[in-house]
Amino acid sequence: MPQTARPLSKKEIRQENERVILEAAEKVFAEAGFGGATMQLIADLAGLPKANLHYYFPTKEALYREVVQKIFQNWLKAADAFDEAPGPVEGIGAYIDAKMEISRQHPAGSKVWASEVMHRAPVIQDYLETTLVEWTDGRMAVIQRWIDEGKMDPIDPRHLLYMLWATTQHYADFGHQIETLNDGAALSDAQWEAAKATIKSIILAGIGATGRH
Amino acid sequence: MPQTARPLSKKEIRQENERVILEAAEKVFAEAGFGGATMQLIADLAGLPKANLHYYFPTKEALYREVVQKIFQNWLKAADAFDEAPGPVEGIGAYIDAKMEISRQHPAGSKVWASEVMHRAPVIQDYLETTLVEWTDGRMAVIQRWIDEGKMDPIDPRHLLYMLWATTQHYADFGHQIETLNDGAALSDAQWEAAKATIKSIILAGIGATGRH
DNA sequence: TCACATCCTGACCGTATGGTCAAGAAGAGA
DNA sequence: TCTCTTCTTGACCATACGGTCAGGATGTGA
Repeated sequence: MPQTARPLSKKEIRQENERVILEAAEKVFAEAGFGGATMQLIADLAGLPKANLHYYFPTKEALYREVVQKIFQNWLKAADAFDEAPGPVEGIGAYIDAKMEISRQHPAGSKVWASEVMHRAPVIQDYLETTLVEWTDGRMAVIQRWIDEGKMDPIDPRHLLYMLWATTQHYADFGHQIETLNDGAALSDAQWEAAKATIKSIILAGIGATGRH
Repeated sequence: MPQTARPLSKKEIRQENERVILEAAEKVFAEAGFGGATMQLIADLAGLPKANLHYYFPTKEALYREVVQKIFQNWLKAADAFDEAPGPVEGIGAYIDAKMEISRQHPAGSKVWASEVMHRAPVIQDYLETTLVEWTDGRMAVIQRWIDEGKMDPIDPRHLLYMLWATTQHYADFGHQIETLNDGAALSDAQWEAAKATIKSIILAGIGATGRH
């Protein structure tokens, strides 16, 4: 048997435990909601005694806050796709791909985010009012530029963005419903590709940004 | 002062109280989630003592179940729009209007539904597997017929439906985010109209069902 | 009017939960 | 080796929650 593991340094222990706890917490918060989640459940999933959780995160709220903030960072990162794109076909296409990939690989995070917003964002309202507003204004300006340059139809950029968010996140947040309608099975690689392709096709054609017709 | 209220009959009392409780419960479940909602909160909002709630609904689960089932009925009803429509412009257009109207007037219901599905539908899984599957198959057939008749492009009907659900329900479920991005104000009549118009415009053009270009 | 069924509700109970603590184990640094 | 800091954890506590119940109030039907 290997047993090659040298004893972890204090710093490593802290890093590793915080990582494990945050990972477990994200799952439990996603599955049970903030109110339904219990520290005991998170502790069990993380493989640590409950008291140890309170050593690293003083309260349930503090742990939750940490989880939500991390998800928000991730959410914003998907926007890089938008920025250096020459036009909507590349920019919006890449954005859809990126957000669908997040929905597929981090559905728990998406659910926690959705839950937080649905409950009037008690924890990250300040982020919404600052970072998210700036981010949104920036992307709306990009879309408006594309419109002015004649690269797409004059669509209200705000509602276009909402549509992109809604559609892509739906595959994570309502993943259970989608699986049920797929005979109880998770979407296959091909089905994910079909979803991405259909979404891109409808939206890009819908804003007059491609020569599909 | 009026004081015209004759004493309510037993039957009326029951009807009225059940209505008031269900209404309060929907709000509280939407705002706090199942786990975060308390019978005391619901009782306070309904203006009744907590013990009275347990007289009409034996357990918290039973009350929640009732709330969710009612919402599901409402959700399905919006589909009438689809059925007698001659083509996608009328059918999908009317469906978008109907679902946006629900999002505007019953956002709490939409949130409860979203929450239920996000948590793997512990209460209405059987409905998903029967009624929802049938409903979805039926609408997919309608869309396929429109495609076969050349009234729209050959789009995967399944993902088109998901897109419709996602986009319209987003305005309820993420209403708080949308308000925050609207300087903290609820959408005006004009803004709701703009939202509906933009969504219909993108989707109908996106499936090749209108001569907008 | 009277007997009955339904409705109402304050007080109460068992449990589960978030959080605390004290005492010990274990790495760090000299 | 010795001391200090960090980490670990079983036992414990106060509170809040879902749910119960007994006894009274109120409409109902004969």
